[in-house]
Parts: sequence; C-alpha cells; structure tokens
Amino acid sequence: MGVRVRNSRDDVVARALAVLDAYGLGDLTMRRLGAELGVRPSALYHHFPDKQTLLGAVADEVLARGLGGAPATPPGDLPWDGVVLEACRRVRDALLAYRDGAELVATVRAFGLGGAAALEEVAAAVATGGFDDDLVATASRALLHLVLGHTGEEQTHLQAQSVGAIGGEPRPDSDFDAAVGLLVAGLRATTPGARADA
Amino acid sequence: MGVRVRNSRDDVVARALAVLDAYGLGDLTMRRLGAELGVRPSALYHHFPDKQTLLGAVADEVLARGLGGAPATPPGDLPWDGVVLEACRRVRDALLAYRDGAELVATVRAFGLGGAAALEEVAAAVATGGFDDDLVATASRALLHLVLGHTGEEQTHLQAQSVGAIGGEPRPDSDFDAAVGLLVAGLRATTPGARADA
DNA sequence: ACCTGAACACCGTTCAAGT
DNA sequence: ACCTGAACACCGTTCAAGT
Repeated sequence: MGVRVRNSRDDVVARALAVLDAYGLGDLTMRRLGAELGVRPSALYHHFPDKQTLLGAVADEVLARGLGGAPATPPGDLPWDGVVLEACRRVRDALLAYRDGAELVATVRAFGLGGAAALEEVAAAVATGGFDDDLVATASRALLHLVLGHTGEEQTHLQAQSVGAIGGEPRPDSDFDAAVGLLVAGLRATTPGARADA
Repeated sequence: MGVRVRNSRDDVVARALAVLDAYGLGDLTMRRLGAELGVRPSALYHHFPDKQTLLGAVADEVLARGLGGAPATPPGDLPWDGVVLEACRRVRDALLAYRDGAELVATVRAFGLGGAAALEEVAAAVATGGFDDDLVATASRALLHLVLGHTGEEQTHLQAQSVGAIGGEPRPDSDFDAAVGLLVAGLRATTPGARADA
C-alpha cells in the first residue's frame, strides 16, 4: 500500500540485503532485484556501475550492521588474546546474520570492492598485543582467512540442515574457537616478550 | 589435422583444464567447452549430470597432477613441523599451477563435489606429529583455510600483475610460510608433549 | 556410447529516450 | 535524479531423436 516512490541508492542496498537473506546469493540478480523494487534492471545502473560494485556495497552493509555498534576494542581490560578471539567472533556473527554472508564477503574481497571492515576489525584487535606491524599484518590476514573459511563451511552446513537435508555431523561450535585459538597460541609463542596484559 | 573422434570423459576433463588455464574460471562455460571440443553443449551432459560435477572433476585433476607423484609423507625423517610446512607448500604449488586454481578448489569444496585430496594431504602431514584425532582434524581444516585463502589472494594479484595492472605491493612469498608457521607454532605450543622428532 | 537440434528459462549490460 | 524500452550477447539444462 505504500506510495510508489523512486529508489535511492540506500533503498537499493537495503532491498538487496532482503533478497540475499530470503533467496541467497545465487538468486540475487540484477533482474530479480529490479523486479523486487518495481523497476527495470537497467534502472539499477543509475546507482552502480556494475553488479560487483553493488555486491561490494551490500557486503559493507552486512559488516556495518554486524560490527557497527560496538567499538573495535572493548572497554574492559581484556588481555590481548581475549580481544583477538572476541574480534573474530564478532566478524563471524556478522557473517552468520545474513544468508551466504561469508561467501559474499569472501567474494567481494577477492575482487577488491568491499569487505575491508572485516580485516580492520581483526587487525585492530591484534595490534592490541603490541606486535610489530609486519606481524600484525600477517596474523590478521591469516586470522581472517580462518574466519571466512570456517564460517563459510559452517554456514553451508547450517543452511543445508535448515532445508532438512542430509544430516551430516553438525560441527561443534567450539571448533571455531579451537582453530582461532591455535593461531593465537602461535602468536603468543612466536614473540616471547609479548604478554602485555593482566 | 587429427581425425575427429568422439570424446571420452577424460578428454572432456583434459580440455576443460586447458580452457581454465587459457581463459580463466569465469570463461569455463559449458558452451565454450563444447565449442572447444567441436561438440554441442548438450553433449557434455552425457558425461556429467551438471556443471558443478564437471568442475569437481576438474579440481580433482588439478590436485592429482600437482600432488600425484610425490608421497604424502616424504621419505627423509623431517620433523613433523617440517612435514606440515612442506605439505602446505605442495598444495599451494598445485593450486598455482593452473589459472584460478585456488578459487576452483575452494568453490568445489563449498558444494562438496571435489577437492578432498587437498585436505587429505594436509591431514596426513599433521597426523605425523602424533596428535589426537580431534586436534588433527581441527588443525588440518584451519591450515587448509589458510592455504586456500592465502593462495587465492596471491593468485589474484599475480594474475592482475601479469595483465600489466595496477602494480600494488607484490606480496612477499615468505608471508605464506609466516602464516603457516604461526599456526604450526600454535600446534607445537598447545601440546607440550608432542615433539616426536630429531 | 556419443552426438544433434531445438527449445526453455534465464543472465549482465548498454543506450537512447523519457519525466 | 531516476526510469523505460528495446536490444545484444550470452548462460545452464532438458529431451526427443539420431548413429
């Protein structure tokens, strides 16, 4: 019943998010999104030069909604390794909040058109440990690969299950923490001087 | 000038590998592959039920060619951490040997139709350290995510450069070793009793 | 065992033109 | 500032029929 108004760029991104969550990344097409907005697909090219750029904006919105509120480094004086684990969990939760969220962010990162906030979140946490810049960069990239890979698998299985599917092992939630913990332990061991915490 | 013969399943996979390497994953379409074989696209469905299954077979062939010859665990008595690093490097080299190799293997693993050899290679190496089964599983998955993520980025940059592109930082080769080394160090630290080597 | 021919239901993108 | 209409050059997949 709403009056039919013309769509702003933000309207397009918001609607894309809804289509993503309802139908998945594979069905988030320019034609379908146009139809959902009551508009021809060509109208979308007024806001975005191509689909990749649109997807980049959608991925950034997923991350903004999931990470936006809380500060990258929490107020309490957690030890650095606790801060890192929490950052990884926040990124994971942000990805799990939308269907195919992990795959979307991995994709847009691959063509360099979005998803930067995910790496920034992790890097800010790692920097808390007082490591030198090269190590922060290496560890953050490695942790993000872990988060994206692990969450992508987890999301695939969750979505397969919710369709009532095969019923393979449900993959314990704790395996994410274990994987991240392994890398954090390596970080701790690699630089024996770096336990700047409680 | 070869006589035009009918194509076996292996012919199709071999030709798909050639198309992949020459034109990339995005241009590896059923129609293009058919044309390359001198055949209508529908003929391919005699060998494969769908494109995903074909891609799974192509990914398995990439891994078989890259990992096939050498045994999973080398003859010399390397310490377990050396064995793990070598396994990760072998998988990485296998992926780098074909255009978009990392993206291909990541994709087919996501829909569960191939690429199992990559995880097996890493898991066999980790098992060498004498860890219990859960830890082997967790560490192997984490290491493979590192290898796929890192190699995927590296490959994107290498291919962008070879097109004569932007010329961002070339990403030192040693960062792969550093990332894997971080996780291996965590593995070493997590289980204080496990240094079953020289 | 392998292939054709023809169709079905889609894609992303461009561009002149409208309001 | 936003949208239409129409086109271009593609996709994956199915299926009856041929050899």
